[in-house]
Amino acid sequence: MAREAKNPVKTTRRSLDIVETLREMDGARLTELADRLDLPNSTVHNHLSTLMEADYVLKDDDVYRVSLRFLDLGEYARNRRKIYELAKPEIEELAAETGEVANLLVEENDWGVYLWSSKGENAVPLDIHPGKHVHLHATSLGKCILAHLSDKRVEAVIERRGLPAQTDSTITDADALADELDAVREQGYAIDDEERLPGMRCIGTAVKSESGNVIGAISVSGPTSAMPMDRLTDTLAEKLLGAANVIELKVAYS
Amino acid sequence: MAREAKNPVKTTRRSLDIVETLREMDGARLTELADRLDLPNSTVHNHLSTLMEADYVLKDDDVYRVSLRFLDLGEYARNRRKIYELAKPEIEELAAETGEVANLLVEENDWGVYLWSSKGENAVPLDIHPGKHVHLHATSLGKCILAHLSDKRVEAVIERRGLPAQTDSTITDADALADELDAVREQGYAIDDEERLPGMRCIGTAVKSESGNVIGAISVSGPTSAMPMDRLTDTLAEKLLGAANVIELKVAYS
DNA sequence: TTCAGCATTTCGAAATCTCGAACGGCGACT
DNA sequence: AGTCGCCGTTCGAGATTTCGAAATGCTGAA
Repeated sequence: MAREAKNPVKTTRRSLDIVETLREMDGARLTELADRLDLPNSTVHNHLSTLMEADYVLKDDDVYRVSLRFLDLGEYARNRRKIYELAKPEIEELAAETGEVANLLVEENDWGVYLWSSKGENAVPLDIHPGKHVHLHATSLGKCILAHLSDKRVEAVIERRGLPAQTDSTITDADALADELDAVREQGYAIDDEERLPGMRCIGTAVKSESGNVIGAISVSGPTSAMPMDRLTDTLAEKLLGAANVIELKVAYS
Repeated sequence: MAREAKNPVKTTRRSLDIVETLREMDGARLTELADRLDLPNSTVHNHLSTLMEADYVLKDDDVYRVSLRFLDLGEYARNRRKIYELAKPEIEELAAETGEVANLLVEENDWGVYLWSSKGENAVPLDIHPGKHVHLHATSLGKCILAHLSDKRVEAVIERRGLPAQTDSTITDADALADELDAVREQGYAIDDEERLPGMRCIGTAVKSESGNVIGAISVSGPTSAMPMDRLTDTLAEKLLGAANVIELKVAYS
């Protein structure tokens, strides 16, 4: 299942590497970039000119940057997900009511991808932003999604993306994960107790389509200090399940 | 200035073509796509496998699609613009107060790119969405931006992107455009009277940084019937200039 | 004016992509 | 069941392209 390209187009991969490195470096000059990638600057230059011509990269003075062309395609990909527009108001409400950060995540290519995130009044700064990719096993959201996929799919996800530790508490064992998923199915929600980020707790629940497939998951996250276990399993779980239910109805009847 | 790549990396361009076509077709099977591009399916297949491996494309059943990886890069590019987060609340307020559609646009690579758009109560469906690229000469927003660029830059934009007609009313002559830009500078706002879309009117104004450079433009758009000229030059112009002023202050002091 | 640093261009060798053809899986129709 | 046809995938030889060292050109500093 580890979908590897048999006849890979290496040039394309190199171009993509250049774009990704540009992003990591938050913009860079030609030589910096070529040094970092350990490529001759002529090669990098050729790729960059091509990417510029196609509008995927731009040049501020002598600094190359990732362009907004990606936003065009990215927004298109986001809006193809019916759940996005329908869940947004509920996420906003969750954030407002709880004061914390509320999120919407979907699965794609065996990754978890945030589609939306909203900050409540007491929200602490987090590294979550739309488009962010995360491992499914290390968040409450991801665990909710895994809990509603077939065993085969879960295996495939583990195979392709692994179970890397993000913190000391991350579940890194396939059997332990299977047990956790059982618990999630029973409870109806998942908790992430500092499994992705130290000091952060999170409660999530799955959102299913009419036909019973998971189409995403929603959550509320906050600092451990503001999220005692009884608050999670009490008020937050209830609010969350209610919101998920509203979203499911909207998805079914629209 | 017509930046053309001297040693273009054609393979990369082909990959990008494939992604863009995939988007145009809203997902496609291998053969459909290969037919449309007039390429052997093995070539298309190689590109698609590579793009899939890198996560920029995904496969639903047998249908290839643009993936959310683009959202990650796109949101990054959007958030690099300071004006984005700062202007968003003002755009929301404009939309709420006017009931129409309010927008934020920036210039990039000689295109106008929408960063945000908000629908008010009476808003009609439009083709505007974040990431959308438009010609600068055919919108009120674009004209505001051009009005605050140097003559040289304006020439460069015309040279690179042309002045194609979008409707019967589009300004397609460089001299006429120069006159219009003079008027915009004098008035402090620009009007688009069905110049981009038939039946749509729009009023926009520039947002400038402390140092006096344009960093974007904001606007309100609606159907011609709901946007009589006196409403535009009266209430809407005033609201718009006020909002631009607030944004400029935020940008300067944060 | 010279120099240094960097971006850009050149050009031949070498690696890569392209493309036609063959393979194999799947479902429809007989 | 069997056959046919469609489509996605694999393969390999040939053609094109990319790569990369070095030369050139540009810009700003000394």
